[in-house]
Amino acid sequence: MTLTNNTFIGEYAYSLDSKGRVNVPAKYRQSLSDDNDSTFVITRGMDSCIWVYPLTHWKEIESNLRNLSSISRINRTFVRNTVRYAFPTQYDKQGRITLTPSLIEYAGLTKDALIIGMVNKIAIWDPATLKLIDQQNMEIDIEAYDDLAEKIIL
Amino acid sequence: MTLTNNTFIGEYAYSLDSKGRVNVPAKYRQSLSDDNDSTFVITRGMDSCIWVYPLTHWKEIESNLRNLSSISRINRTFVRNTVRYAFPTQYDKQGRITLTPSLIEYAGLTKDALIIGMVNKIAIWDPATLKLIDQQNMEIDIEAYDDLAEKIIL
DNA sequence: GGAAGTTACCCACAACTACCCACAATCTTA
DNA sequence: TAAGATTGTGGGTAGTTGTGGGTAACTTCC
Repeated sequence: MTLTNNTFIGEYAYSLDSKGRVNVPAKYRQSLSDDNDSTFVITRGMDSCIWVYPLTHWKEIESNLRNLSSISRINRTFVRNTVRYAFPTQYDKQGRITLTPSLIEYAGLTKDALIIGMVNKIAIWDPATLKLIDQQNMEIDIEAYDDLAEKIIL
Repeated sequence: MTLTNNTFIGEYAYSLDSKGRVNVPAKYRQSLSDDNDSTFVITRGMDSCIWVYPLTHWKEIESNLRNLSSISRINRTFVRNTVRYAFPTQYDKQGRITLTPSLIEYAGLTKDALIIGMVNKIAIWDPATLKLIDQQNMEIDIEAYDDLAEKIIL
């Protein structure tokens, strides 16, 4: 029994195998609701990581995209960029998903893959890349950060 | 069993053969619902690409066109331009569709063809042309783009 | 009507992918 | 603590996918 459907938290360190497969944390598999049919949609995320959506969440995005007319240039561009690198995968009997060479290169993955729950989606990072991004984020707007914290953490 | 009917996402790099045929990604063939009868309607798209509609989607466009009175000059012109370059094709046993010389020229295709899912239709690009368009789009209205992103991606 | 060109259908094959089984390490439970 | 179940990782194999080209039917033009 799962408490929260389609909710992903926590960090997991796995390895990328020679076939480009990464494990999906068992906890995530359990919290994935049945109407996802063991399927995730994988795509490029921001800051060179990979985003992994549960199918139901992706479908919401998709239905929003469906309503954008292709006559507007900005819409066309947005749809194309959003969808371009995305594709659905079912995890195999061992609970792994296969990444494409293109995504592996984008995220700079080599041997290790860090999987981080982002509540409604999952992020896959190369550990070194994430470290770098975190260092850059030291220069982030501290006040804005604290404002957020006060609102949300209580 | 298909998860998502008539939904096309992802990017695929194929080659145009000497007979003007391009492969339709296997994933797209699977997600094409049966009432399309393996048929796509191919036509000119915006920005020198080729648009490929599943038959059912094209029929919606057609029925909208049907309701436009030919008395208005603007309607006549619009109908003509929309329908002019469109024609239906079934994909062959190997899953390929044949493009006309006219469309190949319009899209500037030579050897490589980039196929990009646009959710409710498919676009075929010459890789170099798309690169150029993408560069031009760097000058797009960033704020409007980000607004879209915040609304849709979450 | 017949030649030349075009199109539709078929077969072939290399590369790749999805599916399966195996096993060691870890966690659970009695 | 011991037995059993679960989890993470590796690799083999059969089926699928992408690509090329051959042949017969059909169209077009003289």
